[in-house]
This record gives sequence, structure tokens and C-alpha cells, in this order.
Amino acid sequence: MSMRAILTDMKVVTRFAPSPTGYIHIGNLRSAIYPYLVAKQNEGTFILRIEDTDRARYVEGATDLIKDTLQWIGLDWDEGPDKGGDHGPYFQTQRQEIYIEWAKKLIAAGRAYADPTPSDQIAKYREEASKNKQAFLYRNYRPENTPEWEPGMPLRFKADPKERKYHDEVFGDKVMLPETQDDIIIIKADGLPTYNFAHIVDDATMGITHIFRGQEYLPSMGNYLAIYEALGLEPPKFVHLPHILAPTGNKKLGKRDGAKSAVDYRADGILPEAMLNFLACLGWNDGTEDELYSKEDLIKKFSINRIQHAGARYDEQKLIWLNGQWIRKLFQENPKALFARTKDFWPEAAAKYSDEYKFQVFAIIYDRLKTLGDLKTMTEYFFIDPTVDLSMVEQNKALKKLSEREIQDALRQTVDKLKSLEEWSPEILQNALNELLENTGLKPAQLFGLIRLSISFAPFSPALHDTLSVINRERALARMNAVITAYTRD
RNA sequence: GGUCACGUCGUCUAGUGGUUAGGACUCCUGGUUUUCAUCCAGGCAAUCGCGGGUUCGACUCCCGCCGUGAUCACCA
Repeated sequence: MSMRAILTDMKVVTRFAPSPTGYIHIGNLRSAIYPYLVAKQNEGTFILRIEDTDRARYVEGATDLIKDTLQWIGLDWDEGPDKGGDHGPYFQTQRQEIYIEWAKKLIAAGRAYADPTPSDQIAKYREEASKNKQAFLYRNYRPENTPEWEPGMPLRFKADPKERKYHDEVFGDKVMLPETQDDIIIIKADGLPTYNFAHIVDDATMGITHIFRGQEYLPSMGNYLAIYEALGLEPPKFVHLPHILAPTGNKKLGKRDGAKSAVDYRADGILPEAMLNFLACLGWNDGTEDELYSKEDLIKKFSINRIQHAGARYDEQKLIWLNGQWIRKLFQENPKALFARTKDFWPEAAAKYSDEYKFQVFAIIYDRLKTLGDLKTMTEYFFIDPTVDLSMVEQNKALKKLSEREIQDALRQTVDKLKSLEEWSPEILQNALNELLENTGLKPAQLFGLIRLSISFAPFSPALHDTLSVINRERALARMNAVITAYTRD
């Protein structure tokens, strides 16, 4: 065998194989991230395969939602819908002939048979098993004579129950007992395969080397191992992932717990970098105390053997914290590039303003954002004059002690001073503010607090000289004058 | 009920016989000429699920128990 052939043989191929039954919530997304990382770190192939055999649960448009989510978070697939590849088609409903062909191999080998039992009869068997406090096994009721299989009849795998050993990359060496192996349905009455059969055929024909999936499939391993054996297939590596738990209770996170679509977070102003970082590190760490990982870092550092065994609770607070970290990191790396991503997050009033102006605002406010969505509530006063609310002044701890007279005087002095400034820049403003402090004899908390409130009437804002420098002079003076007037009127 | 998996601060976790059980999120306190946030310094917080062993010594090894979850579909 040539070196090239050996390398080809060793090529890592992973896949993400969702069902188009709706959006991908964050609980599921992680099982796309890990196989992606493993494929990329081995210069392998990452395949997207759509498992659409359940026609009853099929949701129109779900495939687009899935693609959108993967693209947003940066998991580009090498083969799959829109991309093609050598192992297509990538929709299971288009692979029906392949499943039938493989199923026929099983029939020929005497390892599959048509199931003539009516479903209500099976339901009775099941009840009986449950009454006897036993796990239900169809093979205990296996009919003696079965009709020849033809389309329209469910086809069952014929189990060969025995101890079956395998190695899981996360959970270690395992043995499946005979009682876990049953005559499972591999082709449904509608002619489409069940997951139990389809994934095995697909993974084999697509050359998948590592299967990543939730640990809920662990109890089915006995059946899968039996099918691999009956088909003469070498099983791939198994990587079962612990569940992500809902914020409360101990159940795995699901849509019923309000698990949002991953892309809903995009609308909230969560960055894909943060989401990827967060999900990858939910149940995995590299053993160091690092917290911030880019996609490239993850590709470099991810390792299957450091995946946690226990389920991790989904904690949105940490995601939000990470997002703040990423906003700061990305701004420092490339402010304009991050700014370009804020388009949809500005308050309505900002619409008429230029990008230059908005960028100035962004540059002084970015480091107090937790999400880009905060832009909407935190920057309003840069675009529209705030409503004068004297109660905010009166309730201020430092300003309470000043009389109306003193407040007006302070503002008048400020207006006069700022009016005379030769230049309207942060440095000049900073100096002017310091001089005012001396001239008025007020404490910083009083003078700066008063000016800050007068121009923003917001609970918080960036440093005063920065805020003033972005808001133009005319406007800043007008706002202060408005406050003076408001007091005069009383 | 059978089978399987899991069990370290509230949460995410480090840790593989000897550690004051470490870090991060949250929360609290103080500092950075106003506020908020950042940042910095500090603090609260885990008898390592419980009980037995093995050992000079156990979060770490063994056994039992308990708890939690998954699974037992013509869903994936």
C-alpha cells in the first residue's frame, strides 16, 4: 500500500446529522461543533447530512434554519446540501434505494424479516412486558413463519443476542448484554428506513470515521453493534456526548425548557464567537485555566478524551459574560470590523446618523456592552434629546445637597466655559472640566454628575469628556440650557 | 421494573494516594476625579452524594448503598 493510500485510509470524516423537525437549539448544536473540530484538526472532512425520514415530524424550512445556524456559528460543511460531494445524496429521503439494497443483503443472509404483527397486537405485548416489570423485547414474540418482505411491510432486523463489547471514546470500554438486543424495525411501512438502520448504512457509505451523538443512544449500542456485524461492517469510533441540562431541574435541555434557537441569540446581539466558545466549553476544557477560545484555538486544542462524562447545566450568565469579553477582544483587534456587525442593533433614532458618528459612539460605549443588543438602550441620548427629568437630579445622592440656585449657577458657568473652547475634543474638554471644578468649588461627584445627567438623563454613560466630545457642542449646551430653564420656570 | 450512564463551591470546572481542594461565572467589599461598565485588589461559597473497606495516609483504589438522568417507538 502506498503512503498516499495509507493517508487516505486514515482520513478523518465526521458528520452532523440533524432531523429537519425545527430549529437547532443550543442543546443540540454542540454535537455539530465537536465533530467539526475533530474533522478540522485532522484535515479531514465534515459532512452535513439531513435525516429526514420522519415525514410526520418534518417541518418545511427546517433545513434552511439548520444551515443558517451552522453558517452563523462558523461551522462550514465540506459536503452536504448546497455543497455536494462524492458521497451524496445528503438527504436520507433521496437515499432510499441504498437502504433497500442493504436491507436486502440482510434478508438474503436470513437476518431480516417482514413483520406481520398488527400494531395493536404489539401494543398488547408491550403492556404485558410492562406488567411483568420487564423491558419489552419483540423477539420474545417473534413469529414462526413470516411472509416474504415487500414494500409496504415493516422490516425487522433479526437479533443475535450475545455479549457485545465496544469502546466509547468518552465513556470507555463497554459491554452490551444480550437483553439489550432486539428485533428492531429497520425499514418502516412507508418504505423509509428508521434512524437505527439508516445511520449505519449512511455512515458506512460516507466513510464516517467518528460518530458524535447524544448519550441517549448508548442503550441502543447492542443493536447497532449487531447490525454492523451482520452487515460485515467495521464499526467507526463512537463518541457519545453527555446531555446539556436545562437551567432548572435535572432534565436535558429541550425546546420545552425554552431552549432557544441558537440564532435567536444572534438577534439578541450575542456574537457567534462567544456562542461557539461557550458551547464548546460546556462539558469540555483543555485542562488549563483559559476561558477564551477562538475557533482556531478550539481546532488546535480540542481533544475527545477531555470531554466531560457528566451533563453540564446550561447557564446563560456565563454566555453573556463571555460575550462581553469577546466584544472587547474583537474591538481591540479590529474596531471597524466589529462596528460593521452592529448595524441591526442601534436605536431607531440612530437611523438618520452617519456611520462615522455611530462609530464614535460605539468607540466610547463598546466596553460597557454585554451584548450588541445593549446598544439600543444605552445610546439613545446620542441621537435624540432626552426628556428633562429634574427628579433624577433631585434624587442624586451628591446633588441633593445643592440648592436650585447652586445648580443653575454651576450649569451657567459650565455653559460659558464650554462655549469659549477653541476646540471640541476629549483632551480640551477634560482640561476645561478640571478648571470648572476649581472655579465652582464643587466636588467631582457634584459637578460631573450634574453635567452628565443634564446631557443624558440616563442612569449611566461613558466618561464625561468622551460623551461631550461625541455629542456636538451646540447640542450639549442646548441640553444644559434646557435644565437651567426648567429650574427657572419652577 | 430491566439495562445503561452520571454524582467536586448555586453554576461551569481543575484534580488520577500526601494540595490550606485551584480557577471561572454569579454575589459582596474596596480602588480607578460623576454614573454605569471595564479593569485591579480582596471576600463569601464544596465535611469532594452516603456508608464501609484497602492504606501510615483517600476526592483520588475496591465494595455496597442512595440520588439523578437516559433508554425499553414503524422518533431521532
